[in-house]
Amino acid sequence: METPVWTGEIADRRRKVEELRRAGIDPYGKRFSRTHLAQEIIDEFAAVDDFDAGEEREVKIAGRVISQRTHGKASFAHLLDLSGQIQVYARIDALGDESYQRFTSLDLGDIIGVCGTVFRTRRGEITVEIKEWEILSKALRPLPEKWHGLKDVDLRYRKRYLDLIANPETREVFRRRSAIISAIRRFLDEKGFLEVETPILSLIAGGGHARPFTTHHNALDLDLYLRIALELYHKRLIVGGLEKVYEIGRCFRNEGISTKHNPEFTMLELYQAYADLSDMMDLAETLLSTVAQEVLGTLHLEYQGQEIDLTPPWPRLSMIKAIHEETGLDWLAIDGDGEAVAAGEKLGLDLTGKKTKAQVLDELLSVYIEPKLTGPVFLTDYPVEISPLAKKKADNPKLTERFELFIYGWEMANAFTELNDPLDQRERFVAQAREKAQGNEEAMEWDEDFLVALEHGMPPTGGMGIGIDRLVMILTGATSIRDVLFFPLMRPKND
RNA sequence: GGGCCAUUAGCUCAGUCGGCAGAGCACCUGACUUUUAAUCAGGGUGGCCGGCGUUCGAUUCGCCGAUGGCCCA
Repeated sequence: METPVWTGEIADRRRKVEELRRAGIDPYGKRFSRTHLAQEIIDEFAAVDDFDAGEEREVKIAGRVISQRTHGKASFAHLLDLSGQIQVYARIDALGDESYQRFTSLDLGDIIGVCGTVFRTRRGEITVEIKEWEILSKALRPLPEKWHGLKDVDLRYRKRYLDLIANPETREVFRRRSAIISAIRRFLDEKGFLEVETPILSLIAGGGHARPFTTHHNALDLDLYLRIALELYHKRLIVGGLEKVYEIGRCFRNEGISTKHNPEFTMLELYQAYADLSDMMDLAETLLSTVAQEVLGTLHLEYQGQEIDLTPPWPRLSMIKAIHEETGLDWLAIDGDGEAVAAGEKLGLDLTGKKTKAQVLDELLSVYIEPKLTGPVFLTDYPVEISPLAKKKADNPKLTERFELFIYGWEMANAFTELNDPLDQRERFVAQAREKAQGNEEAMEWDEDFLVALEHGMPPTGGMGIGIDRLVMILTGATSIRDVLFFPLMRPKND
């Protein structure tokens, strides 16, 4: 790479950098002690009427210059900091010629530190009148337009820093994402869950149905996968006696990109010993309603014009019943892959490349059932063939003690009474291996080490996974997962 | 993977039925000591996502490609 050719405005700004240096000023200054954030000043002085009284009006603030209005011998600008923006006011008779001239030759995007006194302008805006100021960082490139902001979605994702400077809504989305995650942590910590970290690099990409990313460890000359789920390591920890664990961690799935899928995404998984599916339902209800209440202050959301009421309890819906109602099929009476495919084709499903009962069911659910689950609703009675890690129902071994929670037709959580019978688990892996042999690339990987762990005895356990990105989407109104990830994966641009 | 749409100045966008490329903001010069998308006077700093083709001439038409968006699978 080489230094770009500086033209136009960038050349102008570079000239200013040199001018500052010639004047003995470092355009990329040093630490600056602030007394306030912008919003703190506005809050603190909102009620003040008489700005003549008292000396405690002196403040120090720092931020990026995002607008500027010069009026000859007096000037206004707005500074943007973490908390928001505040106006500053400069007068030539207060600053002196040199400092004032330098102030008026600032460019939008420059970062300055200001020491001044708070007052209120004629139009009523809380403003800091500058006594002294210094440049902290000179911007060479112009900011996006101040009125329309940065709209180009491609640019917003690729240059998120500009999106964050220009668009307050973007800042709010990510602030809220952070609030959601810390509310979840607080909730689980208070309930005695231990936050754990488990390997991202693993020999076996287990615990979910997805194609993994592969990588390689040089020193061990070992092919490794990036994890697609957290489950199998967490259950080993339950075997080890940790009893209540959770992790909020990045998972990776080597699949297509859409408004709901990014190759790396964040999952919450939690496991609780001596608990079962009904405990997980309670936990899902209290966790999500607590988070919504803390972050949004309400349990009544609106997403894409649709009302969503998170007030517990949430309804339960048997998948088998729902399939029967929507299609007339008695899924439990269907025996074997051939019958399943025939039934699916009779319904007009597109089963290209799909050969097994599990794949047909998957398709059936996504076409007939899931879009109708505006929710929140717990979909239950998952057949054993698509639930290789869940315990069978005592009264019907074709079904498992499992639910998926749907909100706005999206799968938001997946939970089950964990399968702790090592012999049954071994048979499930055999069935998965058979799926894989039939060409289902998403069938689950055999994990002998996990089986050995189960053979040491795992207590009855309830477990749950929640997709954090989709939760954030619902709670922020975002329509694309890319809007809730700082740096979504983008194709490189070759220009 | 398929269809449709978009891509023009740093940003937000006009525009050319094929004939020297535009506005606002930003930036530069000047005026203005409480402005609020400040105002006023002056300055265009980019050649229209890339390649190939048609044409006297392509930013505009055609084909191929790139990136993004929406819809479908």
